[in-house]
Amino acid sequence: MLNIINAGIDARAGPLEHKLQSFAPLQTADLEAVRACHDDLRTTPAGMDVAPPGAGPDVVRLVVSGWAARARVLRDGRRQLVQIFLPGDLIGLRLLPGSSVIALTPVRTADAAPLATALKARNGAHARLRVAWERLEALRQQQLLDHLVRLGRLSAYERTANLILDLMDRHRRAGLSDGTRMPWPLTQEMVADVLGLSIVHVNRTLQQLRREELIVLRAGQLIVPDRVRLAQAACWEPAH
Amino acid sequence: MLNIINAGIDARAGPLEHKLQSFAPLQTADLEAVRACHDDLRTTPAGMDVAPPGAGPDVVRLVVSGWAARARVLRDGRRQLVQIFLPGDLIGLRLLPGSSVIALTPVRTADAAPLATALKARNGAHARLRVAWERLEALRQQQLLDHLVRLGRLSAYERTANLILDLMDRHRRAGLSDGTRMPWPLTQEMVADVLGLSIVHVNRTLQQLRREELIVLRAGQLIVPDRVRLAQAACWEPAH
DNA sequence: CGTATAATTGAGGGATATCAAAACCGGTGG
DNA sequence: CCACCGGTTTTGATATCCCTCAATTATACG
Repeated sequence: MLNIINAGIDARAGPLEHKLQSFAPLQTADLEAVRACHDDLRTTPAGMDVAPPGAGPDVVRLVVSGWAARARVLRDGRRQLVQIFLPGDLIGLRLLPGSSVIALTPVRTADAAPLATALKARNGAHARLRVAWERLEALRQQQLLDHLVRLGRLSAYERTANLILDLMDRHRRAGLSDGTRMPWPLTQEMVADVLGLSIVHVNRTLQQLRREELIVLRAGQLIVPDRVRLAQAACWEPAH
Repeated sequence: MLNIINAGIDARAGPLEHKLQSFAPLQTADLEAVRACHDDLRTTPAGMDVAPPGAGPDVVRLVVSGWAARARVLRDGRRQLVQIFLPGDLIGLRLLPGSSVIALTPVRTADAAPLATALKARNGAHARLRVAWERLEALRQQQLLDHLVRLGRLSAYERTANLILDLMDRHRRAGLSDGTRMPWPLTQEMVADVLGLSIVHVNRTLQQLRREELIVLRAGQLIVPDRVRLAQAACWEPAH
């Protein structure tokens, strides 16, 4: 409530705002609804669970900064990260059973309720917002299917390159990258758990990508010097 | 329009109806909306694309009988079936780019528009229907994540057993099985494309499951003699 | 400086893919 | 009834990818 004004403090557009705008131009009322999502701001330290202590089933949280992931852990300890959340992504905490959302880095999240209520508005308000939202949801579904193909049909080498391009594109759409560089806070263990590989093999695969200069990894930043070549290695399908 | 009455001809409850009822008891108005989905009934022969010729982006079709799957095909011919549709499932044909929905067997589908409009009703009508629908959607999401874990972290043996249990449970929830037997129309090539394995390896894995009498495969029917043992082999997490 | 975490390297084995051929099976036509 | 046919299943042999185990080095952090 208090911070429609405060929200303006941040010079650059928020990543969620940027993503939505890339699908459909928003109106001022829409923008206000998005920017109002700064309530109940909380920081989750790396490795911890993002769900608030007494989280209801229908909570939706907006990632303001940092990375998180939805994790499924098997009884014998095997772990699969099924989805990565970047700044500007929304985390629906409803479908809990069996999976949890953990912070990969320190993560700041906010209550996304204002956005949710705007989307549920009965009157015709927020039409543009709703369109952009729909497209964004469709894209999210696509990304899940992309991940399925990655795990099912790509080699370790292709998988790794593919994931990098995926994350890069998402950063760009959120206005957080120009498409050639982005932050890279993931340990090789995290990458392994995303890609369904062993740590050791991830290490060797990343080395190969660096040796071939498809990626440069330095100081927590990842650089893609030649997107075309990386896309080839990644078995990347442009389209969506 | 014409067939609220005709719908009653079918003695048993439709599979979609059965699934919804398993989540929340429906009211007569809800049931009518579900049963009204018998318009534009069309049959797709095995191997063909399920999307109607000039399909708009927002078409939703209900599977009345037969199996279908959403497929992604890479340029080099590798194929991944990312989602299997059984009778009672709804196929959203909107997020087309890159993926198509193909019939694994001859498939009869109907236009699900009546259901869609009922769910969009402004007034308070169809409250129960909406609840059941939400739960069903949550389950569908879960199944996608299950599939991700299957591909990412399970061995070929576990994957296969796991898929069988998944399909069995879905049949049961749709009122199409008692949980011990179900139709099995899949060729080993299809199984391979679902599980991200080679045909040859699927063959050997199925042989092993049969040798150990975890499954019996005969005359297009699959029987699970001992669910508990199969669940163990499948690394199955009960919960959801 | 010392400790913990992460990255790297090497050796060896197991799981799964690939290639090629043979057996099986339901349908079709002579 | 038989021969044939395409598609499916099965089998064997071999190659490769990726995993596991174990140890070493680098990096971050107090």
